[in-house]
Amino acid sequence: MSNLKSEHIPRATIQRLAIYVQVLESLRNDNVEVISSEHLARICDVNPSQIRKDLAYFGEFGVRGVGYYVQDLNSSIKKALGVDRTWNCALVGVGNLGRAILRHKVFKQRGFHIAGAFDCDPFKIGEVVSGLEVICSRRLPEKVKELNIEIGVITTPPERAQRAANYLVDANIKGIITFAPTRINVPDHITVEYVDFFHHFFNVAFNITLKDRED
Amino acid sequence: MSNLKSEHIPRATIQRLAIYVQVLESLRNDNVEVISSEHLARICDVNPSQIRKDLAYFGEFGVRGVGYYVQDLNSSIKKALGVDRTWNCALVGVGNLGRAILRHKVFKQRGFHIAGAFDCDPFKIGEVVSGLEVICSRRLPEKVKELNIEIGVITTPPERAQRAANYLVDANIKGIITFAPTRINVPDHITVEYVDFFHHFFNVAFNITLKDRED
DNA sequence: GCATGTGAACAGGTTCACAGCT
DNA sequence: AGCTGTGAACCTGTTCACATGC
Repeated sequence: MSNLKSEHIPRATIQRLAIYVQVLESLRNDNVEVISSEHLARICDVNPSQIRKDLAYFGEFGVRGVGYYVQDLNSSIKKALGVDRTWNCALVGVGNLGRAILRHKVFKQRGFHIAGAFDCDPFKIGEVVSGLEVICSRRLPEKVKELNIEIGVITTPPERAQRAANYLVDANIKGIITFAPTRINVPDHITVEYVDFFHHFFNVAFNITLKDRED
Repeated sequence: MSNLKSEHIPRATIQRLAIYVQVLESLRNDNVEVISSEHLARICDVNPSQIRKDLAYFGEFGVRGVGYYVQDLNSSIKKALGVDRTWNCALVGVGNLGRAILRHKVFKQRGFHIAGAFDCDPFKIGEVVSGLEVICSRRLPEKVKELNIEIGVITTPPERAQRAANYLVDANIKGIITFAPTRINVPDHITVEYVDFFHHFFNVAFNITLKDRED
């Protein structure tokens, strides 16, 4: 019952759609009602046909001769991506980064609700962070079921990432987002996303170096 | 005096090189001395020729019939990317995320040293976070010069990101990495990298949705 | 012999140009 | 008239296959 027009959607498209949503929501707050692909493209710094192509994967959302209704387009994209609802997440690893994510309201705003915080450090278990009690990672299976969690977020140090992943797999999680700088092994049916901000740092360093080397 | 073999290097290549460095460093810790492109490829989950092509942009680092010397390759890549030295960074916006980054030792380990923390909130100015005193953002120009800072890291809320960017531009920064979910405007000669972990969340949500819709 | 380095073939994503609607 | 939707052209990045060199 998929309403996709095409089979495979480029990951770059998903990334851009996330940006469009970001921009559309801020446009909506500014009470902009209609926008053309050309205008939206300028804001997002992409090619207008790129936007139209990206949207074409999912359907026809615009009005010819007019443009796109901001509100409509926004909810259509979110619906197409499956982010028109709340996703419950389990965060594993209550360190600095974990705490920052737990406190970051934007996650909830965008539909990703951290419903449980887990750690295997006995000193952390029981502590309350941002209204959530830290629970022993071993209890993931029971809690995932109870709290209706579908996504796992790994924020452990690299050496404990695989163990965290194992707990999540055992708990029957459907997808994992890991911030730990290591590759992890999980069964094929589980989607894994690696968040790696270092390549952004590398890229900036490289670009600066390139420019400096030009002399 | 560039030692690049080719003019433009795909951003995807840079991203993978960052992964290779990550993996090579962990291999080195495990005392692995030599590795073939095939083996490295399996770990990084890419195609072996991909690795060889990525490296070919910068030179010849391998030994035919043998493979790559882990230690050598690691330092060669870092040198090629310009991350074989320390980069001083200014962090603007001492909120939850900013604090997490300030405390995250990995940044320093990888050569990105946060040398100054800035905020415009008078309640935060003067506070000491992870050994750094929070300084008024207005003082960026003087501090950037004094501390020899080349990279700016924006961790403000979205509505203050542009202002932070302006301060950084005025301070003559060379590159910016922003974690705020908004587009910012800066002069062309300044490299900007947008860190956006939401698309990872979107992607996981989308993949799960796809799988669920298959029924 | 064996794994790298690389030109040639391929695949996939992006842009163009215009047909199709409103 | 104007902007979307889309097939075709283009271009960039990936994979293949083999020549090259240790």
